[in-house]
Amino acid sequence: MIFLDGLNEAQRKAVNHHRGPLLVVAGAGSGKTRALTHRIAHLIGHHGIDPTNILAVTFTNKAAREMKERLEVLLAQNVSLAQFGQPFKTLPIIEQRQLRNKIYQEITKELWIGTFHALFARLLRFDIDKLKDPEGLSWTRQFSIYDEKDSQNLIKEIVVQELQLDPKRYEPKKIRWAISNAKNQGWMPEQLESETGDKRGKLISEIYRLYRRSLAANNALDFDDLLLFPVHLLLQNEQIRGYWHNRFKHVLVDEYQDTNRTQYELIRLIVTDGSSAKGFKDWSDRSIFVVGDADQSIYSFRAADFTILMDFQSDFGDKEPDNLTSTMVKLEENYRSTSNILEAANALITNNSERIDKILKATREEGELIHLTRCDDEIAEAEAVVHRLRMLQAANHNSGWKDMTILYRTNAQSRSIEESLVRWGIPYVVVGGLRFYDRREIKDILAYLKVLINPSDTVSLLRILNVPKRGIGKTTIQRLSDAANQLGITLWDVVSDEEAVKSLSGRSSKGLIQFCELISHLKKKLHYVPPHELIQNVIEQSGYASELISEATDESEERRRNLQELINAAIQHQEENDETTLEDFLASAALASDADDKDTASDRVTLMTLHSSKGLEFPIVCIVGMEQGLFPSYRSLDNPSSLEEERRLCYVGITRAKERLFLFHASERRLWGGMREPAIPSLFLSELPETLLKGEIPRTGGTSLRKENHLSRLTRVDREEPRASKSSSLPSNAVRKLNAGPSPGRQWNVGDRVMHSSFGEGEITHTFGSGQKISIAVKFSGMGPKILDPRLAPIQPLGNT
DNA sequence: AGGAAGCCGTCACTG
DNA sequence: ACGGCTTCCT
Repeated sequence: MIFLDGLNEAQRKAVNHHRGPLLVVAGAGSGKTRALTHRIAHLIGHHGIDPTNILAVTFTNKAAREMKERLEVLLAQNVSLAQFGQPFKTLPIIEQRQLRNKIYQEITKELWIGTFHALFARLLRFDIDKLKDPEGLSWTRQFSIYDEKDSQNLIKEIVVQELQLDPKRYEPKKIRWAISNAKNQGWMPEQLESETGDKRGKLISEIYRLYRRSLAANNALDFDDLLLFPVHLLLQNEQIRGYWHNRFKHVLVDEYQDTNRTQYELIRLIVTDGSSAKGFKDWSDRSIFVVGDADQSIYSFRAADFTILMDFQSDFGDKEPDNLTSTMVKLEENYRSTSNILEAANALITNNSERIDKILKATREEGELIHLTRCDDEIAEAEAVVHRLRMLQAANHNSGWKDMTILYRTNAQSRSIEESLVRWGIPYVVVGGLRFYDRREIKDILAYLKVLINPSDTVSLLRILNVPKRGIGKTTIQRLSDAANQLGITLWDVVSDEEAVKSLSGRSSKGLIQFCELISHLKKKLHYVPPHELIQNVIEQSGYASELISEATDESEERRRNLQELINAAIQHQEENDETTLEDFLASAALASDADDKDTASDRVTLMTLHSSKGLEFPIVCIVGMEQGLFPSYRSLDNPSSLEEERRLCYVGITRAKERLFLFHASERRLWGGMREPAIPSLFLSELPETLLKGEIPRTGGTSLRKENHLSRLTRVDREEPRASKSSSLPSNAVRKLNAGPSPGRQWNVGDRVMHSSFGEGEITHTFGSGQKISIAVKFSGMGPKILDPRLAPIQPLGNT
């Protein structure tokens, strides 16, 4: 059976799993994607499961695409061997193509593989009109999906227009964030109100209530609704729930450690048909198969909860010890990284307390040591990274730019690095900046399409009413909106009524009537013209194209190219999903992430956040900004569980590396345009075994402070070639031992005075944590309190006053 | 009605 | 230092 070929024992056990619950604890680089893909192929090819009975949840759209791709290859290989008795690759090209197409038509096309958001947006397209809302709100199947910006605009309108509050005091962004949190907990406005007692909380609940009404009036959903609405629908409608329960008999979830309660509910409702997970026993024709690694849970900020993973067995299993039930498989062999890299990652993560015990075993050679570089500031750091990459590229012809990645904690850090890359003419790509679908011209054209499908979508209508210019100004729009509000009808109802338009706006009525003609003309084409052609029509007939042409600037040229790219995207979407609709295309545009459409083929260095790097691997990985307050983030310094999440993030970063790992930190950094701030090496650096490190290892503690600063200035940026590694400037272990680690017997108490090498004298105002891992807050004169790790900070006790 | 100029906040991670 | 937004001017 080819689906089991080349797998290790644990992987084989996972792939062979047929019915019932199974948790696959899969460490970094242990072949979990392989296990998932092979299992789906095995279900279909071996157990004869109908592809329509499978639901597979991936973490990104890109992962979904790749999984389908791999599945096609696997299944084609299987058919090829069975029918023709030879490997797929040896078939004539034409037969290869025919076979691939057959597999697509009969199998992969039928599979529901995608992110939670994409899959459940699709489910809602079937049944959203049957949703019973407690307030009697309703939506139709033509609903729009609002991105974060659209949602914030809606909230801003509520704050300013309806409540007449100051949007600076009540920032739409923060309110949206609070509402999003509530939705992720599964709370409606009433529940949010009862959870938060204070005045502001009450107001936010009220805005939440108005925001929901506003979304309904626009026939629109935000990202959170895409998960929350299906939960309500499945809870309240037995018939619909029964349908999806019977349809999806085999459910697979990747990155299970990063699911939140709402997502868990969706899975539970489908798998158990509404009964409790513990109470569900009939596994005769179904399975739930989840894959994850608690050590890689890095999304608590959007309510991900890895205890869902930790509880999986007691939840879906029967609480027997595992060797009796076989509801867990551990993949512990790492095929990705050298053993040095792996050992460092293992050492780091043992500092966390909340874990499933798991040791990642190396299968590869020792490899190079991990290289540490200390730099003066963020500019020197950028130069040092770029220098390092240039050396690697020059020294090793096997390393192209595409083998290298630079990872950082925050997006803002990319700027200085980009400047250096540009200066040295190194090709690079930034993942996670401005999404393609967030560009102004793209959003404009998509807004036209949304209005065509969903005339209630006032946010989109307002966006395009005067784009391109039609002489419809602010006052006209205000008048029309007021009329719509007073009459309780949509803006479109007013705009499309010629009489109303004429009476309300003498001067701009011409432009408005022209606009309505355009829309009704395009609407006629909606159902018999393919999406890409309709997009083309919108671009041309709206006058958007001619406006860009007459502008004739570099910028307008760029916009035209982007619009062409949009047409291409629609064509591609059609090719990949036949029988697709414009609604489908718009949904995929709304749910696309920046990482999804980056081409990985071209030879460029990749820049991204540590979060975005999840699931990827690179031969050469550089992590920059390894400093207290930056990574780990300052928000985590006084919160043990956040600090553990930061550590997991670091673990994720380290385990992306296959061959070489380079860590950088600066001794001074300019933070958000303000003044330069001295920076202290990251706690995580001190948690890596020194035997695995080379380069300038930050020595910590108070005693040899002056000497250290002197030394670091002399050896600031390492300009050695990689091959000169044997002569690295590793300080003697004796010295490091003396200075690093907990100072035995040293107590830090509130009220103690300390001397800091850069900040001068200060007083401890708070202590956090206990035992060896403590942080202290120190008030120095002339600045706010500083949170420091006494093991790392260059401080000396002065005794208390 | 529409453009230009200055102003202000912003920097956590994301589908 | 950046871009989006307000405000002012025509």
